[in-house]
Amino acid sequence: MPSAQPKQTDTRGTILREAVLLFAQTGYSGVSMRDIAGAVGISAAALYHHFPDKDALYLNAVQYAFADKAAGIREALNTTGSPEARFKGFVDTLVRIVGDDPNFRRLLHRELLDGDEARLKLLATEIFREQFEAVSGLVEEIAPGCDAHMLVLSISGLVIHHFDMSPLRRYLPGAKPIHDDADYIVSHVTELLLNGLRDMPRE
Amino acid sequence: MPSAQPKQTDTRGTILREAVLLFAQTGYSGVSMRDIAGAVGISAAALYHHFPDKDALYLNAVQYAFADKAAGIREALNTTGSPEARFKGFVDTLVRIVGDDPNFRRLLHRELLDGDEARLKLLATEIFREQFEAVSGLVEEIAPGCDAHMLVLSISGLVIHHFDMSPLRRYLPGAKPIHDDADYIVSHVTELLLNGLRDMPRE
DNA sequence: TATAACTTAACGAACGTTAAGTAAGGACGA
DNA sequence: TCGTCCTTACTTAACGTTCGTTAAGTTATA
Repeated sequence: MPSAQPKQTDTRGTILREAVLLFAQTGYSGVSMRDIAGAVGISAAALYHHFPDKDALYLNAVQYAFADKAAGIREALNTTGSPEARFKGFVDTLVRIVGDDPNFRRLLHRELLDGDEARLKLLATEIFREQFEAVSGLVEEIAPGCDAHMLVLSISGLVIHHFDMSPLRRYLPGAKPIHDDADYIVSHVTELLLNGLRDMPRE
Repeated sequence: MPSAQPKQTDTRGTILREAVLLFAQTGYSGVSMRDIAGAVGISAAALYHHFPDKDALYLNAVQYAFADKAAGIREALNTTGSPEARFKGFVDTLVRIVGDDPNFRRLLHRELLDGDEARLKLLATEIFREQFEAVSGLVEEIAPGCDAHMLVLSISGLVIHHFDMSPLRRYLPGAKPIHDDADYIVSHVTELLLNGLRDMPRE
């Protein structure tokens, strides 16, 4: 029995993809098993043929959503060039990943708000650790002896926050359409990080 | 009938305070009317004597939680001294506010995730706008002609993200206890913003 | 013919909400 | 000062709905 061959209908994968969408949009307790079943096109009872309960389905959905985000970052860090160029490439990749897939960012925030310790530990050690270490090394190249741990968090915070605040931002003073543009965010963040507030370019 | 006199028992205030705690912890759909009533010590039906429905109670709780956060920031910005000193004072105040009251930060994120457009607009224009403009002015003093709108968002993102990631941070490489210290975060953020990545101090 | 992948129907519990009743306290005319 | 009346602030009990989950039966495939 060739078990590795792709199945004709990948119901389990469809369930996970639809669940990721729904959980990212309205959170664990905002989504019912019937909601997920309806999105997939099966009955709610059929979900229990693939996952033992709602908790297990949610956990699998979160891992499914986060699993394939690492490859892009690893690639961006492995290129050659000056540390500054590689740094800008990393920020660029991070902006693309966070900007192109709002569900990734939303699920991360929901996990930070509601995830229990075991889930957060798994997320940190299994999914973020490798990329975190790679960026730490790059930061140490640019600023030897600095507190790389804090700096990597600062960098990710700068990028993520601009997308987090996007629904609120438009109602705050000085908002312009270009502020939502990925390239503009990349430039702003890299300038700020490499030069600091004082050497920011004039508009 | 002296309607302005303080009531003996402030049930409505107690409801709002308990509701803020619960909504911040587990979100709108994670909290039932019976949960809130139980925390207050009254029956669930009694809640409807003070608020027409769950939605109105939630909205009132969010406004109640955000209303009194503005005074501290305004004070920090109105002091005299060099722009750099006032800037550090602002970051310090922001770190205190976000660090001392986790519910404020959690509710903000839940609103960013789940709030509808009307609520977000109200939040931006009624609660954040004044402080946002004041910080914009300060940033323009330090870096004339810069994109103050983006910079203010970057500053708040730097501060908030360090607290957001605190449950995950401890499992990432290079984590130290001091990284949770408010003073350390203030120093890190101000150094990074004023000098950029390259001039960060050695450990 | 056995197994995987479903279905419909139903369970008990919890949900938001409402109806109806009650205890406390001040206002007010006699 | 008394009795009554109205309002406020609750109570218990229940409503219809939705929830996560399970039981039992059906269909297709190998």
